[in-house]
Amino acid sequence: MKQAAQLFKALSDETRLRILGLLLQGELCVCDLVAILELPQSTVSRHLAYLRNSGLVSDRRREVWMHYRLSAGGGIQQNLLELLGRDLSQLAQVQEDRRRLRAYLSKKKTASCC
Amino acid sequence: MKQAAQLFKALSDETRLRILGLLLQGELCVCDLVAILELPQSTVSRHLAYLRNSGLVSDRRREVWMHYRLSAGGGIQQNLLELLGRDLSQLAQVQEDRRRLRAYLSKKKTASCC
DNA sequence: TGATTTTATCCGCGTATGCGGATAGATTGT
DNA sequence: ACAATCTATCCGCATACGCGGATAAAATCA
Repeated sequence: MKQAAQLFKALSDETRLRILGLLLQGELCVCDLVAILELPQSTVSRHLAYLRNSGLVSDRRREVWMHYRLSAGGGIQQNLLELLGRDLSQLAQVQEDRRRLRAYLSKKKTASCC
Repeated sequence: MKQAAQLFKALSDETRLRILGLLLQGELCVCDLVAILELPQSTVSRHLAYLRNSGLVSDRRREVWMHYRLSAGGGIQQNLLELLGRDLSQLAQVQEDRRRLRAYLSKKKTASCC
């Protein structure tokens, strides 16, 4: 019960929904997210920690870079992620973020980042 | 976007999830919920106001009693209610609340309440 | 009108959360 | 060891909520 409420709370912030909208497209590292969202690094990192603590995402280190991805769960969590996959795409902000993601990824071939 | 985040925030509280778990069984009035949840009337009323403002429930007056029910919406909201209908039933607290609801309704034939 | 019942709002208090600059921690390369 | 880079955490401040008793508002009935 408390678990379910906590999951919803993790989804109750616009920045975290934007992050999930991007992670639904695939794994990303913190510096990717900072570049695409154009938010301070401390803000992005804090929200990622919140999502990690709620169990929605997991991280793994590749050298200096921390990569975050959606973590498969069971029950409500899985159903919520499927719901987000269906409904988030229709939000203007998510569409814009994903445009920026594509532009960022195509430039990244020559970048120094992860 | 802000709308979606607000919807999730409305679902991020245990008491509100319990209320929705009961309203999924059908319309109820405030005094019903107070009796079943065994919470102070001000607490129940406040959470109902929160759910009403978020658009998840609607109310109608029948004489002195305010009756609350789930309000059909579109898009994310509808999908969320369907998700709750599927997943909430498995939570122990919701099962317990519904037992109390059934017991309460059978006694209510002789009650003075709505 | 006055009393009763039901519901909504007000109140002060405590906790949780968000923000973003500053700082600390971790890792890699020289 | 030192410097550079990436990330996490700390900090003070502001806002949003939750709580539940007390009080106000709305409706009904005598």
